[in-house]
Amino acid sequence: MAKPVVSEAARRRRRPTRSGTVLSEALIVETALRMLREHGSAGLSARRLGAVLGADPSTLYRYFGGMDELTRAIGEELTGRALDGWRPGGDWRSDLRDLGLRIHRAYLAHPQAAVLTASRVTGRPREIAADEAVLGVLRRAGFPDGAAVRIYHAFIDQSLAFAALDAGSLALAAETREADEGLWETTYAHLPAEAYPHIAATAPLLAARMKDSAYPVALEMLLDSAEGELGRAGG
Amino acid sequence: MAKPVVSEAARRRRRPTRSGTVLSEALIVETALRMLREHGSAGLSARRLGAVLGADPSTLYRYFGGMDELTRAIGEELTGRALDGWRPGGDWRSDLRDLGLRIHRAYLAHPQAAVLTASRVTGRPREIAADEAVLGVLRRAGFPDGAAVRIYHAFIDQSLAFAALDAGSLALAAETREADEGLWETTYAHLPAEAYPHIAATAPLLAARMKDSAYPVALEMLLDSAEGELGRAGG
DNA sequence: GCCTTATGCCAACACCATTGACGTTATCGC
DNA sequence: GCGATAACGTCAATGGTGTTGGCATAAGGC
Repeated sequence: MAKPVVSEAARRRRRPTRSGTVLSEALIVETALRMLREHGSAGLSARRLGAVLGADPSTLYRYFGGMDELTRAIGEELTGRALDGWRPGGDWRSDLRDLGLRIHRAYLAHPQAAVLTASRVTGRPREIAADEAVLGVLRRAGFPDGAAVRIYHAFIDQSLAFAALDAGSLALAAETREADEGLWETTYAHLPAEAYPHIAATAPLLAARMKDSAYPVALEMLLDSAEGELGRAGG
Repeated sequence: MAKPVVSEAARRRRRPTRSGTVLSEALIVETALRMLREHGSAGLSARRLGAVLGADPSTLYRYFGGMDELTRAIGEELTGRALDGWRPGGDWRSDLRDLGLRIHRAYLAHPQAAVLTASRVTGRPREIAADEAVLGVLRRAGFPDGAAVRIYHAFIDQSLAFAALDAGSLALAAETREADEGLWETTYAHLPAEAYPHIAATAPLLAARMKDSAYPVALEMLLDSAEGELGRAGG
C-alpha cells in the first residue's frame, strides 16, 4: 500500500519538496482554493495541484486519501469561514437573516469550490454549531419545538440549496466568460409574444431581476411566513 | 473538423450501428439516463455510453458537441418530464404548489442525472415553457408585474435549488449505501446537552424530520408570503 | 443507378486519478 | 553525537477519460 495518510497532528518529519516548499494540509487546501478561483472548477487536478506546489502528484496522497477527501476538506474550510464572527443580537428575524446571508456569502466567495462541496452534508463540528445557533434563535423567539424544528430545516436547507445553485451559475459564468445572464436579453426577449405572452410582457423586468440571486427574496418570504405563524399562535 | 453536428430535424440518413441499433438524440439521452440511474453519476462516460449503445464513442460527437452538451440535453429532458400533463386549474396557489412539487419529483426520480444538470440554466424550449407557465399563473392571480417577476424568480430558483440539493444527498446515499439519514440518530442525538442545549432538546423531532426533504415546507412558506402580499395589495 | 455526404468506425493524443516500489533524510532514543 | 526507523518526496506504470482527424460506406435525392 502507498497510503497510510499520517494524521496532520502526528506529522513531524517535514521534508521540503524538490522545489523547496514545505507541504501541509493547510497549504494544500489553501492552494487548491486559489487554483479553483483562478482556473475554474475543471482546473483542479492532482497533477496541476502538484505542479503548482512544486511536488509530485502522488505526494498529495500522503495527505489525503484521494481527490474526494481533499474536496471534503475544502468544504470544511468554507463552512468554517461562514460562521466566523457571527453573534446573535436581540431580534430573531434579523438574526436569521444575517445568518442566512452569511452562509450564502461565504460560499459565493469561492464559487468554484462551493459547487464541488455544497451538496455534501458533513456533520462536522462547525456545521453542528450553525444548526445549534439557528435552533436557538427560533426557540428563544417563542416558536414551539415542533415549529422551530420545521422552520429550522426549511431555513438551513434553503440557504445551502441557494448557495449551491448560485455558486454554480457564478462559477459557470466566470469560466466560460459567456454571459448566461445575457440569456435573458437575447433568447427570452425575442420570443414570439403570441406563444409566450407572459414572458414577452415582462421581459424588461425579467432581464433586470434574473441577473441577481433570488435568495434574499426567498429568504425574506420564508421569514414572512414564520412571523405570520408566530403572530397567530403565541403573541 | 469532425463535428458539424447535424441537427436532429435535418437528420435523414440513419445508418444502423455495427450492432444493429439505430441512433438518435432521444435514444442517446434515454440510454444515458438509464446508465446514470444504474451505475451512478460517475458511471456515465463517452466510452461506456458508446459501449452500451453498441457504437464507437466518437459517434456520439455526431449528435452532441461534447459531454457538456449531452448533459444539458439530459437536463432539458428532465424539465420536460416535469411539465408533462400539467394543466393550470383555477386556484393559483394549488397550481404553483403542483408545479413546484412536479419539478422536484421529476428531478428526484433521476438523482444522479439531476445532480449533474440541476444547476445549469439551459434556455431550451421546455424550460422556457415552464417559465411561461409560472409567470402566467402569477399574473392571472392578480399580482402586478413587478411582484409576479419577483415571486416567479424566487419560486423557480427555490424549486431547482432544492431539487439539486435533495438529489445530491439521494444520489450520495444510493451510491455509498451508507445512510446519511442515520446521522441524526447517531451523531446529533449524542451531543452533550450543555454545549448544544437546543439540539439536545429537540433531538427526536429532528431525527423524525431531517429524513425528509424540506422542500414542501419551504414551498408552502413561500406561498404563504405571496398570499399575504396579494391580500394586502389587491384584495 | 449515380453522386453526394451523412454518419459510423478506427487510431491516436493528451489528460486524468491512483498505486507500488524506491531512496533519502529528518527526527527520536540512546 | 550516533544509529535506526519510518515519514515522505519521487519515479514509473496502469487503466481510465474526453476529444479529434481521417477513412470507408451506405443511405437517400435526383
